[in-house]
Amino acid sequence: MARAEEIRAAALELFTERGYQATTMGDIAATLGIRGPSLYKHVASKQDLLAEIMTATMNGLLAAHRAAVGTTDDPVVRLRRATEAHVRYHARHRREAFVGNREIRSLVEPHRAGVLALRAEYEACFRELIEAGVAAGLFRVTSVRLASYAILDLGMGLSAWYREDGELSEDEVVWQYSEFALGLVGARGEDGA
Amino acid sequence: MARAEEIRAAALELFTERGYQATTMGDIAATLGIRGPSLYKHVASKQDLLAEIMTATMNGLLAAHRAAVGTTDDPVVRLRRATEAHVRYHARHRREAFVGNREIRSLVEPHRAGVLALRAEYEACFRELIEAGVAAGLFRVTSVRLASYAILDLGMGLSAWYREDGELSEDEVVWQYSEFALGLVGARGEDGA
DNA sequence: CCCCAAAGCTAATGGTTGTTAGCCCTTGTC
DNA sequence: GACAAGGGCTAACAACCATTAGCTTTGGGG
Repeated sequence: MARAEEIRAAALELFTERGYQATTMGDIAATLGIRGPSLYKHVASKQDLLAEIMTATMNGLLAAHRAAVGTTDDPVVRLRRATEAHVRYHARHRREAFVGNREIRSLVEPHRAGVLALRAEYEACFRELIEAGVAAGLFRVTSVRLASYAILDLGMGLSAWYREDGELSEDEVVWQYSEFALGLVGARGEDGA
Repeated sequence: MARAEEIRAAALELFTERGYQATTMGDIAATLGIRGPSLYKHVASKQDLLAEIMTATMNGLLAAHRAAVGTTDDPVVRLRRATEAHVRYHARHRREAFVGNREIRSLVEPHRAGVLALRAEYEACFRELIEAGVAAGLFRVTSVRLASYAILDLGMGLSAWYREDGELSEDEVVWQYSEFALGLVGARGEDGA
């Protein structure tokens, strides 16, 4: 079933470039040198294609987050690791992340509710991370919500402009954005990790 | 010609909520209690509606920027003022900014090229602001480009989640984000303005 | 009172699109 | 060498949509 995977890849590329609504099944098929109706031998529908991309992306992001924060209890290190994972995921899966952020509106129920729930969970993780740091007296923020939005938005923006062959390497961006994040929350105990 | 303005307002609301492609002329008309074809007595086309919204928005943003940086030569104050203007504009015109950022793909030539040019100009302004601060030894950044993207992305993110009746006031967000921006570029001479 | 223009309506047009139906060729297997 | 299935194709369908054509209503100015 390699073909189904090729179709998903082609769809992802076109959804990223033109958007879901502006991409036709014929466009996706043409990328593989076949005709639109042939796609239905491999995938259920256009909507299904989007749903698979989006839920897989959100699950991947959450998994990366959990792996990142799972190894320590130090709030400063946890936020750094979480931001690194966040940024790295958005750089390494920029198309998925881009589509995942922009096409929630195009997702039809019940998939939309599911993806929104995953996203809310992810946002809550960051808020708790920051709250823990504030409670420990290690962070100084005016609004936990604002700081978490800011960090999360950096990743979303990244997925819009980042290119693998750009002038900035993945590691550079990851490092720099983690510094930004710690600066945003006024972290004191600079860890150096 | 109040009707044309009502139509633009209705279109803006729906473009924000559903996206350009997912909004039909019938939807826009229904908001005003009339039928789709009647819109053509007041506006040229759906595409024209989008083009007007987007160019007006970009021009407004640039104007706000120029007004903000025009009163001083101090790089620190200039960046603070520019960020304040950037954030305030995105908060106060969140729908326009949101559509302006997300629907560039839906804009057809030659309008698209025009809006992209304005946007590139706007981004260049921020880069120059930061470069000036670095040259003056007041900012310390690893990458000017990265820092400017980060600041700009904060505004875009803002336009996605900000609500006038939310828990954060416009002034709070403006102040906090300006602090973030100065932190991002490692500003030394905290001005206090 | 009449006229005309503004602004609405319905009907129709032309195009696009997701999806289904049904057909055919290839290929690997018994 | 038949056969079944995988995977492609064309044709057709049923919506939907932006836009145009052409008709009707309405209200203000002469």
